[in-house]
Amino acid sequence: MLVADVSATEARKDYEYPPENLPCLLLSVGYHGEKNCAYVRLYDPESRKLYWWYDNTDHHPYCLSDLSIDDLKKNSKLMSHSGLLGFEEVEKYDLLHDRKVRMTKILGKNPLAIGGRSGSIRELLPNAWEAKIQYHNCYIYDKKIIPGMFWMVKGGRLEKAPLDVGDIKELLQVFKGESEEFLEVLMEFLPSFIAPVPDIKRVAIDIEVFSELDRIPDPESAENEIICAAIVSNDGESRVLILKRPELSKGEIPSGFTDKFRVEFFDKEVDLIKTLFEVVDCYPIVLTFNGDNFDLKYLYHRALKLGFPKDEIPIILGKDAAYLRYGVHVDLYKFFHNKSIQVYAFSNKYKEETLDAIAKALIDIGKVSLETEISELPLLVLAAYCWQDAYITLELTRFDDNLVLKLIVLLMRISRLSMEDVTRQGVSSWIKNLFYYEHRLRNYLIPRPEDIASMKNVSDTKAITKDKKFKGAKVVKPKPGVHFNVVVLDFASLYPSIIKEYNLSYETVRCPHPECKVNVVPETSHWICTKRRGMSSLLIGFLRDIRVKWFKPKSKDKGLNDELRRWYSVVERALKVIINASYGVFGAEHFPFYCLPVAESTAAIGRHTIEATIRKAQELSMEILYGDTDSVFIKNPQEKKISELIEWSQKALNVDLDVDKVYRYVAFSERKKNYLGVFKDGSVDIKGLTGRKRNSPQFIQKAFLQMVSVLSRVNSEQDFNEAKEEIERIARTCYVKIQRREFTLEDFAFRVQLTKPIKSYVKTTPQHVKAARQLLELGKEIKPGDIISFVKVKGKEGVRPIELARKEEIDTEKYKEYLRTTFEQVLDALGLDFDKIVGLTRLESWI
DNA sequence: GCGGACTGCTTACCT
DNA sequence: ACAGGTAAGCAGTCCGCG
Repeated sequence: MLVADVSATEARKDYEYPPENLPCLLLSVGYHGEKNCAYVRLYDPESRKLYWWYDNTDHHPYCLSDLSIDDLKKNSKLMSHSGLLGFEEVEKYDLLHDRKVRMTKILGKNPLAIGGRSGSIRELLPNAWEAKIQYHNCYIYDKKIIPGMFWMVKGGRLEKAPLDVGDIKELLQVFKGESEEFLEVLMEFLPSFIAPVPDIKRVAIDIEVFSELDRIPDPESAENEIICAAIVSNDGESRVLILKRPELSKGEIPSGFTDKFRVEFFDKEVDLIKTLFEVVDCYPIVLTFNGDNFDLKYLYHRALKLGFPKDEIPIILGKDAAYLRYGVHVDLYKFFHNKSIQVYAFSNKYKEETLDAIAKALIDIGKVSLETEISELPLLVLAAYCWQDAYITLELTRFDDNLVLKLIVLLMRISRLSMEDVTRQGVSSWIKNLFYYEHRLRNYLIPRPEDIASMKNVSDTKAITKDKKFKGAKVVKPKPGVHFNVVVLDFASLYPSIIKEYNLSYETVRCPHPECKVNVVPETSHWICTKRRGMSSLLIGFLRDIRVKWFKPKSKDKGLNDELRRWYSVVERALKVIINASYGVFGAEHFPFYCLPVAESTAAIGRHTIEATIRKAQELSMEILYGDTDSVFIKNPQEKKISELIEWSQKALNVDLDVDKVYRYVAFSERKKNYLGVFKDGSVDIKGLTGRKRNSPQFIQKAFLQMVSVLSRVNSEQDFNEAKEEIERIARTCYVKIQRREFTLEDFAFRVQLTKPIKSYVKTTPQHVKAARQLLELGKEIKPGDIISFVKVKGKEGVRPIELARKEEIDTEKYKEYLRTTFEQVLDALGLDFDKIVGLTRLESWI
């Protein structure tokens, strides 16, 4: 095992040892450098205290070799390695070759002896397996620890706390046809989905640093004073620490903030920091927003600079993260930045990963808006600003009955990762860790990526898009026009169910058995094993089934009480996050189980499934309007035929087809992934339309929404005539207002994200980069992730950041064109012509 | 030397 | 550090044009 981040998890202090037989939530596992052993952080929900337990089972870091002990003893470099502890012969099962293997476990005196520095043991071996696993994770696997679950110390040893899973007759009934293996996995996971998540004691902190010229202070050099710090906890603390700066007025606490927090003034920055450290050093969880890269990093370096001895700084800096010596630091920026969380857990509700945008979208509270520089604010105004940030940060974990906290803990249980890791790593790491754990549990050898590659680095299909590795999903051309009464059917978790039903896994696709070669995936040369159940087929299949067949229906079951339903829905969402990524990871090179044939086969079977379903629907004389990957849109179908199709797909294709939604009507242009649907209740579904893209100018979005609101009131074909006139009016008005420049500069702004450092745009210079370069010249800092607001102007450069723009230079023609494309996406469907609409205007305006 | 046709780059979206 | 498919706008290049 490698412990690249050894310093990160190294603890310097002894903390209280847990009492015997006290069930505690296991928050994290780490490696203690001084004691040279694994440790565990345990949280007791009753006393709200954190305990530390240190490994006393004589567990050591190791890696595996395919050489015998005798052969290894001939390796003089290895034998003279000062970190070598010893050898142990073990038997493992090699799934790739479907056979037992004898291997030697090489034990090291500490994690770094195995790997992580030059000359480590793993580098002295011709071949090493399981040598790149971080030690604290290795410990989790070997001790069968499930982080986020209840554990206790019994007779000095760490043990699973007993948990009553209750009556599971109904559950077992649902899964009665499943294999023995499946049921074993079910019983292994079930406690994770049942054990409650306590309201863990936690504190959110935020600091403000003096800065000139709206520059973000550099946390490495930490040159400026920390002028304010806020502390907001879920156990009653609400404080703001303020550095006295006589040159500034105190001001007054802004209305709305009185009594929200206690103010403490400090003469010296050192004392302010000390006070903050005392708080940080006694909470089981400390929350920040961007604390890894700013707050905690700044605090650490600033404290050093001010002469704090290292052991009085409760922060431990890792490569890309800041850890705490006592509790767990959760950086919510990292968590919400995670694409899977954003898309699947929060259905894209927030589109920018700033504290302000996330909080506004999820809890309808924003940051305090400022007109002055932070450093010039009256002290009590600064206090309110700072407090609000900490308050929002805490609230982000509290809203909806601790939804985010519960999600985090459930994801810990599923991925078997510590809280620090699960909140910082992406979904591929979660799946990787789960797979490693499950391999170890079954004594399977964890394959090296090159072992998989050497056997399965083939692909048979050609992607439609350049630079893609294989062919993906099928998208059916839409039938343009307005269609009433449209039923959308979709396959429930199509790819995961394919992975399950077709036994797809890295070891089962192109397996070593000659007799399986007849079991071929359509459109490919890949065959699938008929002798063994694949690991990913089993695990992903289980997670998919338990979500679709149990937690999803339960989360909607009106017979259950609110609290229980809410719990089922959190579990369902946590599962969704993992399941939705489960196919993609096999096509991602950096995933350690990367296996193109798995991803390619999944997509191929997916195409086969939707194509067969469409053919069948047409046989049943149903009219297919559109389809994308796993969905089919059917025009005005007979109910009977719908059920017939659903039954057929179950029987013939082994997939669950369900009615997903029913539209009063849908408007399609000729564009794929681009439509507007109105539900029976008048709510609207907008997919892919420019008017809804976050980079479109505000005034375009507003005009577009006006049009949508008109369309949402259309009930029948007759209503359209009236609606069309209203829409024409909206388009025309907007067109004229562009011409007359009757919008604000902000309204005219395109807001485009810079996805990489500005220097890396070498092939072309897109408009937002041009605008960003103009800002750069002004001395503004620009970094990846920033959203650049610019307007299109007449002249050579064509763009101007709004900070520099004047309304007169706006290129109205460009905006008219943009308005046209935005409206055309819908007008096309309605049979209207944009030019005619605005052309009329010109005539009229001349008359 | 200019403009239209084309390709490629980039972003934002859908499933 | 999950995948591929699609739309759109613009940057840059090629080619023809007496």
